Amino acid sequence: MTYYSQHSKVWVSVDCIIFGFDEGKLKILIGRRQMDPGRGEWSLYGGFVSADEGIDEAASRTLYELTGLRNIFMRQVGAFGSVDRDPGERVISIAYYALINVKDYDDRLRQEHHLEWVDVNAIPLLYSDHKEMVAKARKMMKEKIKHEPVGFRLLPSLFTLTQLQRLYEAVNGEELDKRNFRKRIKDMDFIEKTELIDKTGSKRGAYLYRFNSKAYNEETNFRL
Amino acid sequence: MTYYSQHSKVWVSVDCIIFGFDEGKLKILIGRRQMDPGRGEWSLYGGFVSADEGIDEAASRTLYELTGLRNIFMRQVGAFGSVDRDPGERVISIAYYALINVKDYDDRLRQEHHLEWVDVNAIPLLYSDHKEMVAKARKMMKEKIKHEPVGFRLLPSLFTLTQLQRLYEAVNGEELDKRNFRKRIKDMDFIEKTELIDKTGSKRGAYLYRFNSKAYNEETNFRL
DNA sequence: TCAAAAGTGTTAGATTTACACCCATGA
DNA sequence: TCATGGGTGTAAATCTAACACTTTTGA
Repeated sequence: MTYYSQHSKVWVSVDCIIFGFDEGKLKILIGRRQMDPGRGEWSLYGGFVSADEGIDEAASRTLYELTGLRNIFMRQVGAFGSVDRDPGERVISIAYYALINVKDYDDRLRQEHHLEWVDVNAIPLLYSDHKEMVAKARKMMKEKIKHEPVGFRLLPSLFTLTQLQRLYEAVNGEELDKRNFRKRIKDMDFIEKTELIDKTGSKRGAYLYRFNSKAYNEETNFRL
Repeated sequence: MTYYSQHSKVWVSVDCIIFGFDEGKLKILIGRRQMDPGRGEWSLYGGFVSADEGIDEAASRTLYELTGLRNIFMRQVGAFGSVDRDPGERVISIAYYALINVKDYDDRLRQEHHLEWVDVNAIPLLYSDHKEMVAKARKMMKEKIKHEPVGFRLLPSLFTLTQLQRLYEAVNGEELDKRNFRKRIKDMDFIEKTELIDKTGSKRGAYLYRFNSKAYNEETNFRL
């Protein structure tokens, strides 16, 4: 009998809080559970961690199944492991949040998985402890965006400053002053103005900006 | 065959990063592993999560085994789950950091568990991915202390401002200006000056302060 | 008497916040 | 022509950071 075998094993799953930004609102992807227990309840999308994959890999795989996208920005939210959190069996779940650009996401895949984009301010009752997971993910994401430019991951590769501002407002839950916001952005050399103009949002048209990751890395490397 | 049983189970453990503050240095409790695999390597103290306990409970229990103390301040650092992180078997581990006052800790218990207080700036090679765990715990703790008064948990219930400053310096890894530090502390109504004087640190003696958790809760409730 | 730690305010600079008007365009 | 969103600068207030000397006392 080994040192390990005197202890019991448990199921471990991953659950994904997938953030998207659409119609000026921060949204997450949730769906009605297709299986028991909890069939029909609103739930995050998740999956079990298998024996031969790391937990980050399990989360990536799950996100890939769902979106067809690789290399999605993703961070661990934490492990959730109350004894009775899952109504069926003892399952410990590790939550991850991910940021995707809604437009990159094939809507057919969304439908196949029976998922909906739901405004984070109008989330229905969720299965198990998923509400807590979402709350913690939002908090972490809010903290993250304060210190690192992750917002662009929720936007198309070209975006207007107004879109960016709406995104920050949605994440922070408060309105920002336009002039102060644009001043702050101007100080970030990794947000580049292009000569392109978007006319979908206004008659006059607004300059499109892009995130320059090279400039970002250089800037941050200097800080080290 | 249930929905669960098509998936495989894994062992789940908890590992504790126990911070203490002594001799003006931030330290953690680590010991030589007493079992295989990895016997003799420096390691965090941990234990397996059993079937009938939540992960937070498992961490509390582990901390209690080790210290004889209940209600230790503790936060989850995150789940670590690379496939091959444990050289023996597949084990997913959830790391927790804890803050204790070294003086509350019975040194006999420390010795029984073969543990040592080691300066966080002089940590030897550690077993498995424990180094990463410690790094993340330090980062989180540093962030925490910036926003919440957790520092007093590493100190005796009465402490001098110099002790408190040394603690902040040890956590942040940089020296602080004495006058600016004391100004900041003065603004915190929940750090109360007593009339007691500590003469162990200097000839002149320094006022002892205490943390008033009631004042802290009131203050933070107002902010909500 | 002197070494060692305790205690105490002020000022310059940097950062943050508040605030209002003109521009370009398509309908 | 006018309604709509795009774009721009300044000043006050707040916060942060730098800085030096006096006090007390035990050895």
